[in-house]
Amino acid sequence: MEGKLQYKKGLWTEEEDRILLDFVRVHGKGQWNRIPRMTGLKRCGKSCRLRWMNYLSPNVKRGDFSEEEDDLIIRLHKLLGNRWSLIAGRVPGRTDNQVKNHWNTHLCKKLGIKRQNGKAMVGSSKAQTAELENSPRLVVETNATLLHDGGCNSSSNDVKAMATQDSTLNAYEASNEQAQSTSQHCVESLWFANSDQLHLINSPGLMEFLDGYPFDLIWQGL
DNA sequence: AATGAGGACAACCGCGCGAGA
DNA sequence: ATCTCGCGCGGTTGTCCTCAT
Repeated sequence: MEGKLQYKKGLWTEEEDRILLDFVRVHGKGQWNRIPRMTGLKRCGKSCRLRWMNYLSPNVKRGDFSEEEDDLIIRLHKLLGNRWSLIAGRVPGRTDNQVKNHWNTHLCKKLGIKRQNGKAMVGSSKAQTAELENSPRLVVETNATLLHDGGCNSSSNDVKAMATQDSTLNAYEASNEQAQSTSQHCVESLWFANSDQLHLINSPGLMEFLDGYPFDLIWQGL
Protein backbone atom coordinates (compact mmCIF):
# COMPACT_ATOMS: atom_id res chain seq x y z
CA MET A 1 0.00 0.00 0.00
CA GLU A 2 2.28 2.72 1.27
CA GLY A 3 5.40 0.89 0.17
CA LYS A 4 7.44 -1.26 2.49
CA LEU A 5 8.12 1.45 5.01
CA GLN A 6 7.10 0.80 8.58
CA TYR A 7 5.13 3.82 9.60
CA LYS A 8 5.14 5.26 13.05
CA LYS A 9 1.93 6.01 14.91
CA GLY A 10 1.03 8.13 17.86
CA LEU A 11 1.95 11.64 18.88
CA TRP A 12 4.25 13.70 16.70
CA THR A 13 7.62 14.88 17.94
CA GLU A 14 9.06 18.36 17.37
CA GLU A 15 11.57 16.89 14.95
CA GLU A 16 8.85 15.27 12.86
CA ASP A 17 6.92 18.53 12.84
CA ARG A 18 10.00 20.37 11.65
CA ILE A 19 10.54 17.92 8.79
CA LEU A 20 6.94 18.19 7.71
CA LEU A 21 7.01 21.99 7.93
CA ASP A 22 10.18 22.12 5.85
CA PHE A 23 8.62 19.90 3.20
CA VAL A 24 5.48 22.02 2.96
CA ARG A 25 7.56 25.20 2.84
CA VAL A 26 9.47 23.89 -0.16
CA HIS A 27 6.87 21.84 -2.02
CA GLY A 28 3.62 23.25 -0.79
CA LYS A 29 0.58 21.30 0.34
CA GLY A 30 -0.53 18.13 -1.40
CA GLN A 31 1.34 15.04 -2.60
CA TRP A 32 1.36 13.90 0.99
CA ASN A 33 2.36 10.36 0.09
CA ARG A 34 5.64 11.64 -1.28
CA ILE A 35 6.67 12.96 2.11
CA PRO A 36 7.87 9.69 3.67
CA ARG A 37 9.79 8.78 0.51
CA MET A 38 11.36 12.21 0.08
CA THR A 39 12.07 13.12 3.67
CA GLY A 40 12.54 9.78 5.37
CA LEU A 41 9.81 10.71 7.79
CA LYS A 42 8.29 7.51 9.13
CA ARG A 43 4.72 8.72 8.80
CA CYS A 44 2.18 7.80 6.16
CA GLY A 45 0.94 10.52 3.84
CA LYS A 46 -2.42 10.51 5.46
CA SER A 47 -0.94 11.12 8.86
CA CYS A 48 1.17 13.99 7.44
CA ARG A 49 -1.85 15.61 5.91
CA LEU A 50 -3.79 15.35 9.15
CA ARG A 51 -0.92 16.78 11.18
CA TRP A 52 -0.59 19.71 8.82
CA MET A 53 -4.30 20.40 8.56
CA ASN A 54 -5.05 20.14 12.27
CA TYR A 55 -1.94 21.49 13.86
CA LEU A 56 0.88 22.89 11.78
CA SER A 57 -1.00 25.01 9.27
CA PRO A 58 -0.60 28.73 10.04
CA ASN A 59 -4.33 29.10 9.52
CA VAL A 60 -5.12 26.98 12.55
CA LYS A 61 -6.13 28.94 15.60
CA ARG A 62 -5.02 27.44 18.91
CA GLY A 63 -6.49 27.94 22.32
CA ASP A 64 -9.92 27.90 23.88
CA PHE A 65 -13.10 28.43 21.94
CA SER A 66 -14.77 31.76 22.62
CA GLU A 67 -18.42 32.14 23.53
CA GLU A 68 -19.05 33.53 20.07
CA GLU A 69 -17.45 30.50 18.45
CA ASP A 70 -19.47 28.16 20.67
CA ASP A 71 -22.64 29.93 19.72
CA LEU A 72 -21.83 29.85 16.04
CA ILE A 73 -21.01 26.14 16.15
CA ILE A 74 -24.21 25.35 17.99
CA ARG A 75 -26.27 27.18 15.43
CA LEU A 76 -24.44 25.69 12.50
CA HIS A 77 -24.72 22.23 14.01
CA LYS A 78 -28.43 22.68 14.37
CA LEU A 79 -28.57 23.60 10.74
CA LEU A 80 -26.11 21.12 9.30
CA GLY A 81 -25.85 18.22 11.73
CA ASN A 82 -22.49 16.47 12.05
CA ARG A 83 -21.06 17.98 8.87
CA TRP A 84 -17.94 19.02 10.70
CA SER A 85 -16.01 20.16 7.69
CA LEU A 86 -18.85 22.43 6.62
CA ILE A 87 -19.22 23.82 10.11
CA ALA A 88 -15.48 24.33 10.47
CA GLY A 89 -15.47 26.14 7.16
CA ARG A 90 -17.65 28.79 8.75
CA VAL A 91 -15.63 29.10 11.95
CA PRO A 92 -12.46 31.03 11.13
CA GLY A 93 -9.24 29.33 12.16
CA ARG A 94 -10.86 26.13 13.41
CA THR A 95 -10.53 22.70 11.83
CA ASP A 96 -13.18 20.05 11.49
CA ASN A 97 -11.34 17.95 14.04
CA GLN A 98 -11.23 20.79 16.54
CA VAL A 99 -14.89 21.54 16.05
CA LYS A 100 -15.84 17.88 16.31
CA ASN A 101 -13.83 17.36 19.48
CA HIS A 102 -15.11 20.57 21.01
CA TRP A 103 -18.65 19.60 20.22
CA ASN A 104 -18.31 16.11 21.65
CA THR A 105 -16.53 17.18 24.81
CA HIS A 106 -18.03 20.56 25.63
CA LEU A 107 -21.06 21.54 23.65
CA CYS A 108 -22.93 18.24 23.92
CA LYS A 109 -22.66 18.57 27.64
CA LYS A 110 -23.55 22.23 27.58
CA LEU A 111 -26.68 21.50 25.58
CA GLY A 112 -27.52 18.36 27.47
CA ILE A 113 -27.39 16.26 24.33
CA LYS A 114 -27.12 12.56 25.03
CA ARG A 115 -24.88 10.41 22.92
CA GLN A 116 -26.00 6.94 21.91
CA ASN A 117 -23.24 4.38 21.37
CA GLY A 118 -20.79 7.21 21.29
CA LYS A 119 -22.79 9.16 18.74
CA ALA A 120 -24.56 12.42 19.33
CA MET A 121 -28.30 12.17 18.96
CA VAL A 122 -28.51 14.35 15.93
CA GLY A 123 -29.79 13.48 12.51
CA SER A 124 -26.52 13.23 10.73
CA SER A 125 -25.91 9.74 9.55
CA LYS A 126 -25.23 9.06 5.92
CA ALA A 127 -28.38 6.98 5.79
CA GLN A 128 -30.40 9.89 7.09
CA THR A 129 -28.70 12.24 4.70
CA ALA A 130 -29.40 9.91 1.80
CA GLU A 131 -32.97 9.65 2.90
CA LEU A 132 -33.25 13.39 2.87
CA GLU A 133 -31.53 13.66 -0.46
CA ASN A 134 -34.04 11.25 -1.92
CA SER A 135 -36.90 13.10 -0.36
CA PRO A 136 -39.16 14.53 -3.06
CA ARG A 137 -39.14 18.01 -1.61
CA LEU A 138 -37.13 20.21 0.65
CA VAL A 139 -38.17 20.83 4.20
CA VAL A 140 -40.32 23.86 3.78
CA GLU A 141 -40.07 25.38 7.20
CA THR A 142 -36.31 25.20 7.08
CA ASN A 143 -36.12 26.99 3.78
CA ALA A 144 -38.61 29.50 4.98
CA THR A 145 -36.40 30.14 7.95
CA LEU A 146 -33.40 30.56 5.75
CA LEU A 147 -35.23 32.98 3.56
CA HIS A 148 -36.03 35.37 6.35
CA ASP A 149 -33.24 37.67 5.40
CA GLY A 150 -35.33 40.46 4.00
CA GLY A 151 -32.93 41.03 1.14
CA CYS A 152 -29.72 41.50 3.05
CA ASN A 153 -27.47 40.41 0.25
CA SER A 154 -27.36 39.12 -3.24
CA SER A 155 -26.60 35.50 -2.47
CA SER A 156 -29.65 35.10 -0.34
CA ASN A 157 -31.58 36.81 -3.09
CA ASP A 158 -30.43 34.01 -5.32
CA VAL A 159 -31.84 31.51 -2.90
CA LYS A 160 -35.06 33.41 -2.83
CA ALA A 161 -35.14 33.26 -6.57
CA MET A 162 -34.85 29.50 -6.30
CA ALA A 163 -37.62 29.44 -3.77
CA THR A 164 -39.95 31.17 -6.15
CA GLN A 165 -39.57 28.24 -8.46
CA ASP A 166 -41.08 25.68 -6.15
CA SER A 167 -43.63 25.07 -3.54
CA THR A 168 -41.68 26.90 -0.87
CA LEU A 169 -42.81 30.23 -2.28
CA ASN A 170 -45.91 30.52 -0.19
CA ALA A 171 -44.10 29.45 2.90
CA TYR A 172 -41.40 31.94 2.11
CA GLU A 173 -43.77 34.81 1.60
CA ALA A 174 -45.69 34.02 4.73
CA SER A 175 -42.61 33.68 6.83
CA ASN A 176 -41.01 36.72 5.29
CA GLU A 177 -44.04 38.75 6.17
CA GLN A 178 -43.82 37.48 9.70
CA ALA A 179 -40.15 38.30 9.84
CA GLN A 180 -40.70 41.81 8.64
CA SER A 181 -43.54 42.32 11.04
CA THR A 182 -41.35 41.45 13.97
CA SER A 183 -38.63 43.75 12.66
CA GLN A 184 -36.00 41.19 13.44
CA HIS A 185 -32.59 41.64 12.02
CA CYS A 186 -32.13 39.38 9.03
CA VAL A 187 -29.45 37.38 10.74
CA GLU A 188 -31.52 36.89 13.85
CA SER A 189 -34.28 35.70 11.59
CA LEU A 190 -32.00 33.24 9.95
CA TRP A 191 -30.87 31.67 13.15
CA PHE A 192 -33.73 32.01 15.53
CA ALA A 193 -36.99 31.65 13.63
CA ASN A 194 -38.38 28.13 13.79
CA SER A 195 -35.16 27.05 15.39
CA ASP A 196 -36.82 24.11 17.12
CA GLN A 197 -38.16 22.81 13.87
CA LEU A 198 -34.98 22.89 11.90
CA HIS A 199 -34.34 19.61 10.23
CA LEU A 200 -31.16 18.41 8.73
CA ILE A 201 -31.37 18.94 5.05
CA ASN A 202 -28.95 18.64 2.27
CA SER A 203 -30.41 21.00 -0.23
CA PRO A 204 -28.31 22.66 -2.90
CA GLY A 205 -30.07 25.87 -2.01
CA LEU A 206 -28.85 25.65 1.52
CA MET A 207 -25.31 24.96 0.46
CA GLU A 208 -25.36 27.82 -1.98
CA PHE A 209 -26.77 30.01 0.68
CA LEU A 210 -24.05 29.06 3.14
CA ASP A 211 -21.38 29.51 0.53
CA GLY A 212 -22.56 32.99 -0.25
CA TYR A 213 -23.66 34.13 3.14
CA PRO A 214 -21.69 36.98 4.68
CA PHE A 215 -21.01 35.31 7.96
CA ASP A 216 -19.46 38.38 9.44
CA LEU A 217 -23.01 39.58 9.79
CA ILE A 218 -23.61 36.76 12.19
CA TRP A 219 -20.80 37.96 14.36
CA GLN A 220 -22.20 41.45 14.32
CA GLY A 221 -25.58 40.07 15.19
CA LEU A 222 -24.39 38.17 18.25
C1' DA B 1 1.96 10.59 47.87
C1' DA B 2 -0.44 7.12 45.20
C1' DT B 3 -3.90 5.92 42.17
C1' DG B 4 -8.06 5.47 39.66
C1' DA B 5 -11.76 7.86 37.01
C1' DG B 6 -13.11 10.93 33.86
C1' DG B 7 -12.20 14.71 30.66
C1' DA B 8 -9.87 16.83 26.76
C1' DC B 9 -7.60 16.59 22.74
C1' DA B 10 -4.58 14.46 19.14
C1' DA B 11 -4.37 10.99 15.98
C1' DC B 12 -5.96 6.81 13.50
C1' DC B 13 -9.24 4.11 10.73
C1' DG B 14 -12.45 2.97 7.28
C1' DC B 15 -14.99 4.56 3.72
C1' DG B 16 -16.23 7.16 -0.31
C1' DC B 17 -15.33 10.31 -4.10
C1' DG B 18 -13.07 12.30 -8.12
C1' DA B 19 -9.33 12.53 -11.36
C1' DG B 20 -6.31 10.44 -14.31
C1' DA B 21 -4.06 6.47 -16.50
C1' DA C 1 -15.02 0.41 -18.18
C1' DT C 2 -11.91 -0.34 -14.67
C1' DC C 3 -8.21 0.39 -11.68
C1' DT C 4 -5.16 3.19 -8.84
C1' DC C 5 -4.01 7.10 -6.32
C1' DG C 6 -4.66 11.11 -3.62
C1' DC C 7 -7.57 13.33 -0.81
C1' DG C 8 -11.31 14.49 2.46
C1' DC C 9 -14.77 13.27 5.80
C1' DG C 10 -16.91 11.51 10.05
C1' DG C 11 -16.49 8.18 13.66
C1' DT C 12 -13.59 6.09 16.90
C1' DT C 13 -9.59 5.16 19.68
C1' DG C 14 -5.41 6.30 22.21
C1' DT C 15 -2.88 9.13 25.24
C1' DC C 16 -2.06 12.61 28.39
C1' DC C 17 -3.73 15.56 32.08
C1' DT C 18 -6.42 16.87 36.07
C1' DC C 19 -8.78 16.09 40.05
C1' DA C 20 -11.00 13.61 43.67
C1' DT C 21 -10.34 10.11 47.01
